[in-house]
Amino acid sequence: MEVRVPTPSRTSLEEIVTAGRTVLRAGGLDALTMQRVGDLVGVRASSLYKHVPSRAGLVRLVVEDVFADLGARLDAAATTGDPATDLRALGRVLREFAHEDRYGFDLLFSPLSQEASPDSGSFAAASAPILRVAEAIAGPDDALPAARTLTAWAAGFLRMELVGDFHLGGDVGEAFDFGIRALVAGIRDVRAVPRE
Amino acid sequence: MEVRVPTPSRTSLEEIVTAGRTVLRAGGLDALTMQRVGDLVGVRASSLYKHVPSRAGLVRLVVEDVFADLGARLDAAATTGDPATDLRALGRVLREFAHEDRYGFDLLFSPLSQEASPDSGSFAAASAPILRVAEAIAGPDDALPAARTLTAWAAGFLRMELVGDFHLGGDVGEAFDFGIRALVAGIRDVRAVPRE
DNA sequence: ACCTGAACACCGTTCAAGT
DNA sequence: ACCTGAACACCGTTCAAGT
Repeated sequence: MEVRVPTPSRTSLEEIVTAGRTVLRAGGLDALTMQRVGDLVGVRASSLYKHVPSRAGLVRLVVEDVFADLGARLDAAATTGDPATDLRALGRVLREFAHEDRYGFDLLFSPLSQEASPDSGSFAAASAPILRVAEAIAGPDDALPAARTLTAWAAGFLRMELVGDFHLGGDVGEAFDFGIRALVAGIRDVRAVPRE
Repeated sequence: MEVRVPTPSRTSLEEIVTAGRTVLRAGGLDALTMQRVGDLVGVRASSLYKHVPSRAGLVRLVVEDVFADLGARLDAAATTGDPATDLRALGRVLREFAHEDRYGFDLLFSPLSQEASPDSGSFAAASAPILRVAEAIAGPDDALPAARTLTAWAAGFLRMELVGDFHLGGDVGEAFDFGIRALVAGIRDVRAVPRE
């Protein structure tokens, strides 16, 4: 009696995403080609389509991986209960992450095609610790805009730093610290400033 | 006597950059291909190399054009002399610009190859009005970090808005206003917050 | 059931040949 | 002096053919 033995996979989705992350880290999104990823996992580019619907679909999985990674680190960082201290810790983690994986960080705030855009829960999960600290500083009513202000500032600052927009001199680490202090003070005081 | 009549250019650098800007505006950086630009100015892609060293070189010219454009609008916006009012005007102009030309705005804070990176003066010129207002709010000593805080926040906020990171609900325009008020208050008060 | 190789449409870029 | 068309190396993606 003859037995059909289907070829077992020579790779896996997990291995492919990990390879994608490795390639992204080293050379950015442009370097994340199907051929390069195929090389890394040991199959031809065309074989990747058995595991992933398209390059955009692979990018999506990689971005979600980056979000999950950052989220876990943020979660572990804000633990003292003192809002100002926790916020500074979150800022430090964000900055470390951005320096460690600039292309990955960049991707978190990049416009992507529909197909490559991460599940909306990815962003929400990663920003939960920031929302918690923002609520502690601004109160429940202003927690959301406060968190948005903090996240926007951090994302913009680190992006500018990595792109090299800070060439007017001055200490960049000091400017980062200045920003956090200004935000803590400002978010506490918002109601004191007239609305127009 | 025979006279050599060299073929006159069928296009020009200016026309090419304008076409590049048009294509960028409509479809983003991925759509900015030599073929597409060639179509628009009426020559083959390979002929563009008589006017531009490479696609990266063309991208650079286009980015510098976007910076110049934004800088001119910012310059025209901060005119009342009242720092808080001027800052809100600058914020409004930035947000309008980002909505009007999301891909162009995005490019201002995108990591580009060396060859595609704009002249450092481009960024400095565009941010001059912000620096002026920051100095009026924070004083000369803190003008630079204050300007960086403001720019970083605006860049990050608008980027997140355009990418669609604000899906938790809430009014985005209100959050933008919240951010400006918080920053004005915070930058004025920075010295009041202990350094650690 | 997975993998390969050929094929297709599309890139950027170079260059000999046309005018 | 500028433009064209062919050519090359590289993409993403599809698919018949192999195992």
